[in-house]
Amino acid sequence: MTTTHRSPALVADSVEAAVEALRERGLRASAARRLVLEALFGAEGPLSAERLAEGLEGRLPRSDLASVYRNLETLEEVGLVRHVHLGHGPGLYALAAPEHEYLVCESCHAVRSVAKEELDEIRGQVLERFGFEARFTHFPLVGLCPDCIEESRDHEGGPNAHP
Amino acid sequence: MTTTHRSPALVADSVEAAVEALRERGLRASAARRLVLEALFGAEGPLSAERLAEGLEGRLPRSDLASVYRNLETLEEVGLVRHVHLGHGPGLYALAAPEHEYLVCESCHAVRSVAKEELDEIRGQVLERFGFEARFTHFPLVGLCPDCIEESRDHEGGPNAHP
DNA sequence: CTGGTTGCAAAACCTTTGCAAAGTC
DNA sequence: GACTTTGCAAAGGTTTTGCAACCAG
Repeated sequence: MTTTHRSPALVADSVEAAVEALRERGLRASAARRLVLEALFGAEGPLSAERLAEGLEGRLPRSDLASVYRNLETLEEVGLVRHVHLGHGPGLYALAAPEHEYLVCESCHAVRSVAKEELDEIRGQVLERFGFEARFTHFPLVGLCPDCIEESRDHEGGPNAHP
Repeated sequence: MTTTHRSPALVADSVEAAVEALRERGLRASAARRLVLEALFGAEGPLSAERLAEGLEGRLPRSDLASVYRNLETLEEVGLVRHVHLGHGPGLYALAAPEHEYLVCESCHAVRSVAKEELDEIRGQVLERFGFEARFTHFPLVGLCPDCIEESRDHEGGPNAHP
């Protein structure tokens, strides 16, 4: 698949609600699928397929990696799940709602997750200037975080900076 | 490699100037290396390692893919080359100077390349609000392009939109 | 029972690495 | 001649696919 079908984020506030959404589309609630949903509902941040397959280090039963990928794909088509690329590593998956957007530091790889609204003002600027509606859900906004900006400022000045 | 060394963009206005920069660092100007540089100097947009290895569909002699990757890495360390990830495909490589930043449409995958300065105002907003110094050189600004915004507007309204 | 789903194996895709042979300075 | 770089082969990490067995509705 080149582009996963873009479905509007589907709000489900529990595994059972999500399962219901699946059933409405003729999809089934297998054990493996429930496990993925349970993990995502309990997660703090986005998770890799591998961690999901390993049952979050044993806290949940493990399942087959290929099935996890297939389930994530299905859940994404339905609109329950999103994946994000926070760098060069594997893609990371999370519930589609609530919608998070991400800022990632190119230098130290710190990830800051923010609510969609926090970026609305910037989205407005981008729309005005380029006609583009920016989304930082699938690919994050990448740059230098405050700490790394400071660090690079210190280095570039050399030992005699701030005279 | 997790992170390629961040070197300041090195300005070279010709293959020979680039070769000179290489020699200054004790690096050699092999045929394969020159080919990569020639291709990049002649290119309109960023190119994949694979296209480079194939000599741009035969317009240049072809070389080994592994060597192309090694050369791109070297050139990137020196600061002559940058790579950008414009989606799910392979990374794409271009000369580091002039500095381009990219806007990519998540829906139709259209790529708009803009000069760094065009994004300075937005960079300023992001810095003010989040303390982040945004860079759209390595990962682009992703969103919906004007055409796709319009298209999604048409669809969401249904057949009786615009009454 | 019917068709969606799983598990396993294998492949695909992009990128990196080991190593002897070849090339550059 | 010393040291870098190449070409080939093989492996590594992530994701996809084929297919028979399995399970949910």
